[in-house]
Amino acid sequence: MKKYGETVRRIREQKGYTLQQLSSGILSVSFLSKFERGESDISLGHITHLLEKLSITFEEFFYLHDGVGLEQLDYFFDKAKEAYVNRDLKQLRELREIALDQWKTHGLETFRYNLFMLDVYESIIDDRMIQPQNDTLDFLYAYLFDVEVWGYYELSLYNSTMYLMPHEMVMKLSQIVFEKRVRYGDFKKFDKVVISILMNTLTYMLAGPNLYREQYKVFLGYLESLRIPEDDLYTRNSLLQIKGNYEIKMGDREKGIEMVKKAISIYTELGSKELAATAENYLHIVLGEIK
Amino acid sequence: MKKYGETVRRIREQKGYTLQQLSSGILSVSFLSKFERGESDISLGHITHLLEKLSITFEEFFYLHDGVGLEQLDYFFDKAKEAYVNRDLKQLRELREIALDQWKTHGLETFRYNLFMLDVYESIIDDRMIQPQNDTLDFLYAYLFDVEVWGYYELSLYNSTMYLMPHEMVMKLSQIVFEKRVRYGDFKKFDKVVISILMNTLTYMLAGPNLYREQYKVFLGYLESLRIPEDDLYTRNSLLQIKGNYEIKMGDREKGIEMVKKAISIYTELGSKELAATAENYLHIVLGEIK
DNA sequence: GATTTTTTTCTCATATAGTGGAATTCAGTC
DNA sequence: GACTGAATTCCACTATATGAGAAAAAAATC
Repeated sequence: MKKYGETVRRIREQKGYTLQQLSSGILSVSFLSKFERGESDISLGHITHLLEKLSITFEEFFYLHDGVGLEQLDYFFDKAKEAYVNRDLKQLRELREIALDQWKTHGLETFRYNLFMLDVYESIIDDRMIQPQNDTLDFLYAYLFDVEVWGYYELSLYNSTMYLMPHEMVMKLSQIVFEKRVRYGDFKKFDKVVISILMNTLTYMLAGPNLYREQYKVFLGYLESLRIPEDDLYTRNSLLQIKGNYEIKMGDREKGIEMVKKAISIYTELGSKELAATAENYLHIVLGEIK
Repeated sequence: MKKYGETVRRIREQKGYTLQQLSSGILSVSFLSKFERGESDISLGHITHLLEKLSITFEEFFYLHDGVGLEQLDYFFDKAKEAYVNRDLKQLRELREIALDQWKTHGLETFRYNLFMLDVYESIIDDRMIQPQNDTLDFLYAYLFDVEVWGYYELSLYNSTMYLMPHEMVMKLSQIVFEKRVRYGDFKKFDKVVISILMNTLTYMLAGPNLYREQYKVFLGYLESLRIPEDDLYTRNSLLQIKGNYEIKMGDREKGIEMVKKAISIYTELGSKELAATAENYLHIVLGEIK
């Protein structure tokens, strides 16, 4: 593995700074030189100050270091989702290998959940509707119910496994997510996942029996209380679509169809063909079901 | 300033790990304890492994640490833009104090550019169309032309100062940005800024004399070659708007108006009133100019 | 191309990051 | 409230991160 110091050197040289300039006020020239040559590690406090001075974020730093653009976590979830969307069993199994390996070496439950998520995807693709070992699911429930603070990991994990859980469980957990959401004030990434979870919850509930009507309204209220940014047109349009489908289910067929068609037409007009097709497809399912 | 170790402890406890579990395979229990109590700093290599094991990104870690959601850099640019949009001179000057301070203590050009950006904003708000000290602008040009690798900082800096530069300069620099863009393969944040820069370039060129017609087509081509994601409806709609305004300028009035109106109606239908109003407003300007 | 000046590396000293194991505290059990 | 086992902290020790200044290398000046 390449040393972090070498990356710092590259950046420093690109910015045209001398060792003296960069180190001043933070640490000694001699040590910075040593670190850059890969002959020493560096303390967290010091590297923080260096990057600050270089006007570079940690995220960018790691990217420049090893070319992995997304941070480890996003990377894992994105890869998994990508493999799932592409029905790429081979890649899924590769990821599974990695996760299994991590679980074995570290022995922490976290990695077990990753494993579980991959199993879920795999079983869906394979169309053998195996509820993968039920005890794993139970572990997952236990974990999510116990978690005091829903970090980005837990949110992502839940977001990608909720489709495997029964309705009541999803409603309870989504409820918890919404309530604990407050803590992540101005961290946009968090808001995005939370919104995504609520949207998925609504979609999921649409697919279920009608008795969730009340719950549906509650979650819709939650979502609208979150004030979706003006420029997040995608979420706004998805919401329009969901609301339309809901109206259809509730009996107001014409109004619902109109709303969904409107959402589809927006996708079409902006050239997002895939999304338009998916929405169209879903509309047919809903219409077929209700007939 | 609170110590990083304390934050690690919080996270570890929330996840229900013992010192033994977390430290195993990375470092000794006793040292982890010492670090968590704030009695020692930790090396970059070790904290990286710890966070990995905790399934937490650096970004999230710093957020949990000091509650600043965005990384330092985004935070600065966001705050500045926010102050600018809100015409908040007071906040701008506070930021200016900070930037000035950083410049004085570190003496690096970087901070001078931050300062410059704030000056630009301030002068626009004040409506005294002072080109703030011309030599600063020259410094900025020199810097941007020399930069070998356009990092996130340079991209953001350029994106927020280009409106103060003459047309030819903007075209040259945007050209450079596009050409050097390749290096940031799968780093979404980068793609976003690059797209934003190209969009702003187009908008800027619209406002200029007609002789940039050829250049306009070139940049439009660039933008379309970037394959804007299907779900980035906002960019797609903005592009529709720009294209419409371009048609108007080029003489095809009806077609242009239709396109812009379409874009506006999408904003309206999705409840993005502010954006609709801005687009409407801009349309009037373009129509007024051409008459 | 010799001299001066700036920048980087090297050597060695010191502070502090990090270890192993004993001592202590903590949580549960009787 | 003593006993047991696990989790954490303390303490003596080692390894390594970091500093001061000299030496070497590179760049700039004449």
